[in-house]
Amino acid sequence: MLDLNAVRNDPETYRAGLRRRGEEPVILEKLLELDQRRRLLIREVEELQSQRNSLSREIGFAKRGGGDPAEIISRVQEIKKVLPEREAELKAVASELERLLLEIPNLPAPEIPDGEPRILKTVGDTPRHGTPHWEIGERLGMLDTARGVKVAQARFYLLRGDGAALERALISFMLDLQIQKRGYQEVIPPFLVNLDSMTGTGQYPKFAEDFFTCEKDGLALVPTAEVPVTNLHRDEILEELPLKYTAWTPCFRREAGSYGKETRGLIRVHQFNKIELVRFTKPGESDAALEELTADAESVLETLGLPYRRVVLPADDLGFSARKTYDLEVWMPGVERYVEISSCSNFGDFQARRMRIRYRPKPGAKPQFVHTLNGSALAVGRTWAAILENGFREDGSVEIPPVLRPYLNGRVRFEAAS
RNA sequence: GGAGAGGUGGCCGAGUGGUUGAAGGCACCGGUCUUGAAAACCGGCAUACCGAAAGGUAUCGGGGGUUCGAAUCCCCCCCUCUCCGCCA
Repeated sequence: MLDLNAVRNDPETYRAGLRRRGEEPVILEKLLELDQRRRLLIREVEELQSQRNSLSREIGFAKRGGGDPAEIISRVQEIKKVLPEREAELKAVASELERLLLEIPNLPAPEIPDGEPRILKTVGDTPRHGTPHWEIGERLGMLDTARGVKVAQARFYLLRGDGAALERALISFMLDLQIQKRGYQEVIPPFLVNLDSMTGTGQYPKFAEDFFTCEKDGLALVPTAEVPVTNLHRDEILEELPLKYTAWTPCFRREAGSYGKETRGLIRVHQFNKIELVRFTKPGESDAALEELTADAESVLETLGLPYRRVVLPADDLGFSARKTYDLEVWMPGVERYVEISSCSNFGDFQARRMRIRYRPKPGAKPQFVHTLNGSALAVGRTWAAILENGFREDGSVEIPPVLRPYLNGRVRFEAAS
């Protein structure tokens, strides 16, 4: 959520920012117009309320003094003819303003590019030819797409035997790395959240089509651990900063509008596992925290020995709540391209404002909004796929990255059962 | 699912229709005292909005209603706790 005061004081900066994002800045004109109407109405309403309150007080005094308040009461009645109308009007304008404010995206950070994503670094070899992970997975008995579809729907899949073991090994490995080497605290949050939480991180109301809901319970399946973990501290004044959390959760996404795209394999599915990193920092510290957090995510790719690159997203490619985002893309020889495997973002105070997460700069000082950040470390399904494609050998087996072997009973490769 | 209790400020906790934004305590901030600290004592201490300011308005889980006036009365919803039932 943008700071309405800041928009009012410096609309040009916000217009320019929205334009960089490819948004129509007209929405700001509407916002400012509503804001002005609202403030006018507030003055009217409060003036009437003030009159009503003082007259009511007089009635109290008159009654206690044994006087007859009938005349004053009739004056209050006059006010009560107009007040409710104005109040209703104010309420309508205020809620329209609130709705609008919740649907305006964050401003991009000044230093990020316009146009194309900029590649910041590339690590590892990128062989041109390979076999798609779904073929390897099916052949080795690790992946069963057909039965996933039978049990649920298209874009669901089933892992079996070594496939399930690899998934579980990846989850443990990734968590252990962040907990032991990078100082994160693990949490296991609820996988269903309420709409206040979805609103807090920015998925709701604008992107309600993108996640699954349990209508009659008022709950939604988490599309990312970002939602429950960032909302941990909704409506709180934090005593200690920075905070660093990591969490494994399944992620559920409707992928509405992606019909026909990437229908094979695990790249785009309705349910996948992910390890998430979430940070809360003081305002001045979030830029450095994003660099650190992205390096934390990269450390997973590096220790697994997977080829990848880091790109910084251009302004018109940013997610709704983000002000700056680095994507990590893993090389997948089977599909012969880089595939996004992590997205690390700084949200500034955009989410904190929605969630009212604050801290006190000094004891007794006025609370300020914190900054929030998060990133995947990593998307487990896509990592699973990358390991199969990058570890695939001539003899049909898949070599297991050395760091994962302790999580797989010391095994060195996956082979077809004889 | 059944029965009951309850949701008040950063926290605990008074308050059942009229200067109550809300007693008291804790925490916190400033001061006195002290070599320093603690203790004690004195003072301060909610948030948001409107306003140049003076000041005003709103907020006692959320929404609606009664009333000249609601933290207090009525209705609906949400949440928490206790007991019973069921259950991994």
